[in-house]
Amino acid sequence: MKRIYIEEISQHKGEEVEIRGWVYNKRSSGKVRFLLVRDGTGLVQTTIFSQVKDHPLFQKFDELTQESSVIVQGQVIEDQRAPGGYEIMVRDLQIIHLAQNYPITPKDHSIPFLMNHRHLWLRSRKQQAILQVRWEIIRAIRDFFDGRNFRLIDAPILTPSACEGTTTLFETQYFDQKAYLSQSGQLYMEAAAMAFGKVYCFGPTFRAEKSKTRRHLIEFWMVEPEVAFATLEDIILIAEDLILFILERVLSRRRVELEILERDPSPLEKITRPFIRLTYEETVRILQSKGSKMAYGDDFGAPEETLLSQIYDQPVCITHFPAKIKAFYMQPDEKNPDLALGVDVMAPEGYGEIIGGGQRIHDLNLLEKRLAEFNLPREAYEWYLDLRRYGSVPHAGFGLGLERTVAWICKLKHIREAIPFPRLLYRIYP
RNA sequence: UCCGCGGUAGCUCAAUCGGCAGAGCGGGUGGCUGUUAACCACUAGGUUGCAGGUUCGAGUCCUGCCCGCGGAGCCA
Repeated sequence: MKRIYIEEISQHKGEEVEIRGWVYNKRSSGKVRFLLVRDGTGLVQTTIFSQVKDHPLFQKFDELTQESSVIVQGQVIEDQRAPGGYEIMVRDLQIIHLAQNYPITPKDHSIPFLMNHRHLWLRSRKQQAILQVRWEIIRAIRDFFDGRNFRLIDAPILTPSACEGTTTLFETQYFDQKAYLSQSGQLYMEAAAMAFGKVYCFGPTFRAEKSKTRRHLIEFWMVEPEVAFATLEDIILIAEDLILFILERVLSRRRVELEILERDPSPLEKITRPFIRLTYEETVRILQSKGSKMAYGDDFGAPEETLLSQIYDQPVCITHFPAKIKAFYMQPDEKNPDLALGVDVMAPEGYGEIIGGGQRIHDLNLLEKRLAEFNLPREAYEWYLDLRRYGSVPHAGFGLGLERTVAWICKLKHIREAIPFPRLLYRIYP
């Protein structure tokens, strides 16, 4: 008896096989019983058919409840009436464990209820489809950078100081001193880029912001490439290539999942190079002409991001921000030092910023000046300043938020479904 | 932190002007020879978020608190 996974069933037509999984649903009609079994790779209908009313298999079937674990043996049959086109005629059915009152029934549930049962919600079809797309995106990101000979350099999670000095950090005890959970690996990637030329890190980051919106997580994953001898323009081209690479992968390998999610792939298929390029000033003017009340010098809010994606069906790269609203390490524009050589990439369909990055300051004096202007403790940045003392070069990089990318590609209403166990304001369970 | 909305059976919800707390799903029992979130019949299931107040009478009105959802701000 060969044990198979449901995703391989079409290769075993006519064979006797064994599947191990969980009861998704069951139906009965007199002398026929239908047991729908999922095993994490798919869903299959298994069928018990008998003239004998008290057939032992019927008795076992009748005991079964939703999400009970079972081992089913039987012959694979092609049948148009079965969901998926194949079913298994049950020869033997072994109950491993009877589940009692599984809470997530095949009917409607509220978000709070599902979030409280996230550990079980992961068994649902749509959640599985989302997490399969997430996995595909992660693989695409790794393949993209590995294929271009970027070196993977892991950034630390525990950091000694408030790196960017902007966002609120999670503080923790580090023996007899304070430490903080990383909000970005960037500064460490700059050190790594000076060691290895082109590098990336990919890991979790933490922001203690009291943000309560559909696009914020407290703990989220970010991929952060950093390239030595690179300019803003170089890094924009890499960002473009990366997004197109991810889209191509998901569209070619995860069609089924997008279908389960009822995600129309055509807006993703339309995305081509080059992306829309706008300066911050141009963007503000366009938004104002469309009715936005934002002023020059404001950051883009949620309404602005929505408005932008109503105008363009391509990702939009916004550059040349006022230096005041950007981080201290941003390289100023030669032509206008009040502008920073940063870039935000906005995803279409209202998903907003998925990438933030830019060219970093490589001049020691200028960086020292900026640290002072931003009131940052210089001692904490001595190592960072060292990078400008020993063979400093122009360099650039960006961070791509994984969950925002997943949410966009899956067209999720809320980012919380883009990560297996989301950490949100007011929610850390389960 | 601010604004708005909500909390009633395991789940999703209903309950008219303040007047007997109800339905569907899920559970249980029985029926049905191909079901597709199957269907049909019967059945069990309640501290109406917590505390106080008004009232002959409160799920419903008032006050405070707790929890959550949507959005804003902050942020990426």
